[in-house]
Amino acid sequence: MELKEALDTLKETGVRITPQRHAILEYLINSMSHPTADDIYKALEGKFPNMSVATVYNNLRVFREVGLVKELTYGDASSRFDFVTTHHYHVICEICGKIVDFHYPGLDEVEHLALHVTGFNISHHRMEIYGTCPECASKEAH
Amino acid sequence: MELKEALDTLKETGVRITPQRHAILEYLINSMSHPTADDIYKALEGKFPNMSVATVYNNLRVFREVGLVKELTYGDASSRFDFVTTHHYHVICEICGKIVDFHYPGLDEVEHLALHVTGFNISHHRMEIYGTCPECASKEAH
DNA sequence: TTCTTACTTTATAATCTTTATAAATAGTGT
DNA sequence: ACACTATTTATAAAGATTATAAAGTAAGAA
Repeated sequence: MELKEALDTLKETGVRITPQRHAILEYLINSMSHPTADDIYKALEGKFPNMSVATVYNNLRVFREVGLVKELTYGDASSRFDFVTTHHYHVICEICGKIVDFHYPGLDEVEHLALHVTGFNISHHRMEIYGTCPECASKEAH
Repeated sequence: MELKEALDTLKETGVRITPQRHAILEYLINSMSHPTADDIYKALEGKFPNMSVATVYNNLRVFREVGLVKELTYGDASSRFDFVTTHHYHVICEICGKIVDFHYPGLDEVEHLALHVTGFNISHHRMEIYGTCPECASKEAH
């Protein structure tokens, strides 16, 4: 279960597990949308009538620093937050061909815009990032 | 010259050309950075001592609506604005193979993060978006 | 050129998101 | 259960963007 793993990650990193953190994580994991800080705040109002907005922001920052959560900035006013799952891209070395996994969230926006602009029924996208890996870069430095 | 074309675009769209708009466009075209609204405001302070910040925001919105300018939202507080040039991606129909140009700005962030995470010296990236074009979609609907 | 009208600018205030602060509270290891 | 320290809360502050209304001005018509 994702929540348990997330809590383990917190424990390993020495981050205290408070009821608020538990609830925010749980909400993020179960929510298929990409909630804003305020969405989360409102959603947990019932369970935590006294919780401060600052708590939501603070903890989202903590989760982001630990790598559990991604912050997405679309064009609109407020950031959206996403529990990190396993979707990833590839970074490819142009010299030796090494491929490194690259986790990155939410190019959903690209697909949405593509639909909007082209009228295509978008099914997916692919992206590769090209460059030189550290090893090849240091060899080339000679 | 890009500025002249941009002004033509404004004229065609029925947007009045004011000295402020002229200056903001000129600044955006010449600036290789991705300035914030405040950057622009400060940069034009000398020429327009009485210009309001609202004017900058208003006109950036106008330019965006007309398609001359892209608004980029990185993680930080304020949006950055970019004069639209010709870089673009492709949207590909999986049935008939049609390729449609798809203009989209600033996946610079992806490259920055890839550098940060993998240590690769990033040179570029490619992205394609796949789906069904409207024509093929309507044929399939039978 | 001058006039006219509607769009723009300006100045200001308001709104909204996010962060900072300090006192009260509560996890966690001992 | 205790003590130490991180966390929460409440509040204020900061910063970006938008709304408003009055004054000004671009652009076409006369």
